[in-house]
Amino acid sequence: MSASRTARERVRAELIHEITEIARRRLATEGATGLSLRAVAREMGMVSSAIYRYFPSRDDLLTALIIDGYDAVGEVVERAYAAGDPGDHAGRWLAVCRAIRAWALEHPHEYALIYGSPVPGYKAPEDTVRAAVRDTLIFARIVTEAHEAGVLDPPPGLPAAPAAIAGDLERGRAIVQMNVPDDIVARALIAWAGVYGTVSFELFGQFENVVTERDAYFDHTVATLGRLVGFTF
Amino acid sequence: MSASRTARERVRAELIHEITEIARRRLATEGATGLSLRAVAREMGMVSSAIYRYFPSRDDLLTALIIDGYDAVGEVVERAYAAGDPGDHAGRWLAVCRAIRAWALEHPHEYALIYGSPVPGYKAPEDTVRAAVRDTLIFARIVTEAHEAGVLDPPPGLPAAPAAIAGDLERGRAIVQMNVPDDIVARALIAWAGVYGTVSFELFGQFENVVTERDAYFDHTVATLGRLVGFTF
DNA sequence: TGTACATCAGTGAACGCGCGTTCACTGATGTAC
DNA sequence: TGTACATCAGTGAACGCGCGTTCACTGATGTAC
Repeated sequence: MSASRTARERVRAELIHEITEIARRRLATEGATGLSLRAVAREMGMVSSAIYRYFPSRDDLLTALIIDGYDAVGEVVERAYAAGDPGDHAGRWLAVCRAIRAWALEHPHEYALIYGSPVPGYKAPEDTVRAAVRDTLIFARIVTEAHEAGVLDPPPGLPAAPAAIAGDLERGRAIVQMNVPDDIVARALIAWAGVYGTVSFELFGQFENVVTERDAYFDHTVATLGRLVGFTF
Repeated sequence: MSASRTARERVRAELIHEITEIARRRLATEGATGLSLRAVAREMGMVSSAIYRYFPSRDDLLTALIIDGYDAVGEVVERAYAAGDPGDHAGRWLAVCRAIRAWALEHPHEYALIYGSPVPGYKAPEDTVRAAVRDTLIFARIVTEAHEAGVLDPPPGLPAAPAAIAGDLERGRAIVQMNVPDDIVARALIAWAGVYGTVSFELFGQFENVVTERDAYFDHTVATLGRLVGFTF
C-alpha cells in the first residue's frame, strides 16, 4: 500500500531532519571539524552505527549541512527582497545586505561552514555549488531592476572593466540573468565580495579593537559599495 | 660561562624554529584543526612528549604559527611597499594588494589560519592581535602619504562617514597613525576589508565557476576599491 | 482477511586508529667552587 | 684545572579519550498472493 509506504518514509524524513538539526546545533558549539557522527548519534539516543542508515558517511552529513546553510541564506535574502518596496532599489540592496549579516551573526558556525575556510579533507560535491547561487540571484535581480528602471547612477571616474574579464562577466551575466552593462556587472561582483568580506572580517575577529559601532559601520560599508554599483542613498 | 649558555640556547632556538617549520608544512596539508603535536614530533624524529620541552601545549604552537603568519604577511607587504616608487602612491597600493594575494595563494592554509574561520576551541591570546597590525600600518602609510602629497582625489557623490563611527575612526587613526580625514579613513577601512574579502573568496572557493581570469579580476577590484580612497590609476 | 516472505531500522561488539598530556627516568650539558 | 652538583633535553610507557566505519544480528514494518 502506498499510504503505509509513505508512513515509513515520513518517519525516515523526520529522522533525517532531526539528525541535521542536531548536527547543526553541534556545529554551533564544536565547529565543522569537530562535528562527529558518534556525538550526533548519542544525542539522538541511537547507537552510532544507526546513523549510517541515514547518512552513508560523515561527509554526506556535512554536505547536507552546507546545502541547508546556503538555502537558509537564500531564504533570508529572498524574504528581505520580498519585504522591500519594489521602487526603492537602494533600500532593497541595503535590506538584503543587512539580512545576510544578521543571519551570519545568528549562525556564525553555519556561516563559517559555507563562507569560511574549507573543512580540511572535505571535498564539496557539485550540489553545494548549485545551492550557493540562490542569494546571488537576488543580488543580481536588484541590480537589474534598478538598471531597467534607469536609476543606477554610479559616480564618475571609476575604472572600466578590463577586456580580460569580459568572458567571465558574460558567463556570470548568463548564470544570474543580470542584464546590465559590463562595468556594472563587475562592480556588483566587487560589492558582493566586499559585503561578504566585511561580514567575515567582523565574524572572524578582524575588527576586534578596531570597529565597535558595527551596525553603523556595516551600513556605511554597504552604502559605499552600493554607490559603486550606482545605487543612491 | 655565558658563551656556553648561549650554545645550548642556540640549539634550543634552532629546534623551536624547526618545530614551527614542520608544523607550518603540516598545516599546508592537514589544516589548522588537523595539526597534531604527535605528528610534528614524529617528523622531528622525537618522541611525542619531547615537544613539551619547547611548547607547553598544542595551543601555544598554534599561537606561534599565527604570529608567524601575521609576520610573514607583514614582511611581504613591507617589502612590496619598499620596492615601490615613493611618488607613485596608487602603484604602491596596487603592489601591496598584489603581494597579499600572492602570499595567500602560496600559503593558503596559513592564510586561512589568520584570516579564515577561527579554529574551534582555540582562544587567540593578545599577542596575536598585536602581530596583526603590521600590514595595516603599511596600508595606512600609503594612504597618508598620498593624502599629504595632495593627490588623493576620490570620486564625488560617495556617502560621508556617519557620526556614529567617528569614535572608531579616531581610534583607528591613532593606532595606525593615519592622518587623513574621516571619510578617507572609513573608505580605507572598507577597501581594506574588500581586498581581503576578495582574496578569501578566491581562496575559499566562492569564485569557482564564476571568475576564471583571477589576476585581471583582482587588479580590477583593487583599482576600483582604490578609487574609493582616492587613488587614481 | 491471512499468511509467507522481503525489506528496513536499529543493536552491540569490534577493528584500528590517532590524539594531548603526564610522569618517572636516564644521560648529557652547564655552573660554582 | 678538577670535582660536585644542578639544570636541562629527550625517552618510553601509560592514561583515558573519541573517532569513522564495518558487520552479523534481531525485530519490526510493509508487500504480494
